Amino acid sequence: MAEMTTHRHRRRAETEAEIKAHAWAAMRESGPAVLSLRHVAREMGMAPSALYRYFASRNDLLTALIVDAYESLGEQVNETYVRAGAAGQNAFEVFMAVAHTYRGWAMSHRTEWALIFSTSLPDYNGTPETYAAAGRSFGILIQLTADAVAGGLIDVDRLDRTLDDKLRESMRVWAEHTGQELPAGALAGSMWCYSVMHGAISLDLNGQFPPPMADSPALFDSALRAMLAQLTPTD
Amino acid sequence: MAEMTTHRHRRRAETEAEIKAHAWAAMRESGPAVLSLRHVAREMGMAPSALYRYFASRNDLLTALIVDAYESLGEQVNETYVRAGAAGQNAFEVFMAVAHTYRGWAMSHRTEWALIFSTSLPDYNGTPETYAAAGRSFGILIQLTADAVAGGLIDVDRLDRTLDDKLRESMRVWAEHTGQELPAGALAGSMWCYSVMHGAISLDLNGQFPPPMADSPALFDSALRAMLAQLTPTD
DNA sequence: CTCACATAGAGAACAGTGTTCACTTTGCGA
DNA sequence: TCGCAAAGTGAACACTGTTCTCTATGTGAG
Repeated sequence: MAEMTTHRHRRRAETEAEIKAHAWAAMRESGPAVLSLRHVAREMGMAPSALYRYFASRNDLLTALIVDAYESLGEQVNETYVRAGAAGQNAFEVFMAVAHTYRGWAMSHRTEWALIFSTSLPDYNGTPETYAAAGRSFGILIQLTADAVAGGLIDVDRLDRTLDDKLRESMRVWAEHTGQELPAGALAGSMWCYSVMHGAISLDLNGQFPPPMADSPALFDSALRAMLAQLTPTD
Repeated sequence: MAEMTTHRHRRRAETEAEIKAHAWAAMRESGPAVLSLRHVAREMGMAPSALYRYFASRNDLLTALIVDAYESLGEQVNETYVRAGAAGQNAFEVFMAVAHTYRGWAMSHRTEWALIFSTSLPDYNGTPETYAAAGRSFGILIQLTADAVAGGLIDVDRLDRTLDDKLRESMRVWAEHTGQELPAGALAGSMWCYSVMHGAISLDLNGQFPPPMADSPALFDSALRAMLAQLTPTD
């Protein structure tokens, strides 16, 4: 009974989608954070108050947009994960493919990226929905780490020895929580890679790389490979 | 004649500082991006329009705040650079000290960090002043790279060979621009480290590390050391 | 087929915002 | 001491998100 698709229900879903589409369009040309309900309403030829039949507040609309963005990102990333895995590549190569997809998405969806990662939108607070969406995207990283461990690509013992006791303990706590076979050293390594990936993209998007290296997938690639090399056994 | 410090001039500087102080206070408790001129004015017991004698617009006030934030960051970072250098540590250890200062500043100045790095504040566009301020902070990284090269800490040739031709060329272009002795490989390595540093801080601040590893200087430290290890000659 | 009712929408209103403009007060320099 | 620029005021304008009352209208039950 959740999917009683009467005419009205379909119409409602359509308008909802149309609102979000107009919201994205507005943000794309004026930057996120200046999303104006009245503007969207004007654009759609309806009264501002009518929007409140679809989203309880501006924050709720933003939340829906953020969740959609996460979903779009997660979908693309997951797709490459599956495809690269099916092609029989090892976990590190799959990770590189996923990372490049991640970066490509960020570059071609700057508004979405900003909406997801720019701390502190005006007056906006994260909600459980967005946290859940974020977690799903994080899950792939965990999965990749487990794959790499299973494939013997990570020198687990050596990495483990580089951690100090308190850090190793934090890792162990989280590893239990994932339910995967994740030694502390491997988990730390995956965090290192995550940091490189996110940092390189973030700096690039914010224009904080010197001009000649801006928008350079090669720099991104080299940074990630450098970090991966640090995880391999045959040092 | 620029520093004719008449009574009026001093008063003016004071009010200007007071405005900024109130602005910071407001942002600290309501998040950045919701900075309201009227609120600041109310807090100071003056008419909203009076603020316009000090800052031509909300954007101008934001710019001043950002520049101040950069200056605060740059000052702290530079201080550790000087102190650690004077203590006779090698370039890598100095870098680690600088990185920890950087991270510490970010943690204790979340509002400032958000103001500097969160892309797309509502309606705010970067200005030459902020770019100049950013460049000054970037300069230390370049200096550290040069120090490391001079100290023979970086396996310049090996790193150089890992770069593909186009990337090496971009690096060379920028290296010339710095006026320092910076081989392409070393410059790439410094970008890798910059990415790790920024990424780890950014993820941590945005709460995108799993809870047990949140706010962990040790994880930050291990990630950076892993990347540094990738630069050393005695592989 | 009709009738009741939830749904979709309109439009006015409220409190808040950044910004401008004409006006007054006030302090400094000649 | 006088004149003028700087500092501050208060009203106004065009916005914003949100709420409220009100009116159509499509839908499901009898």
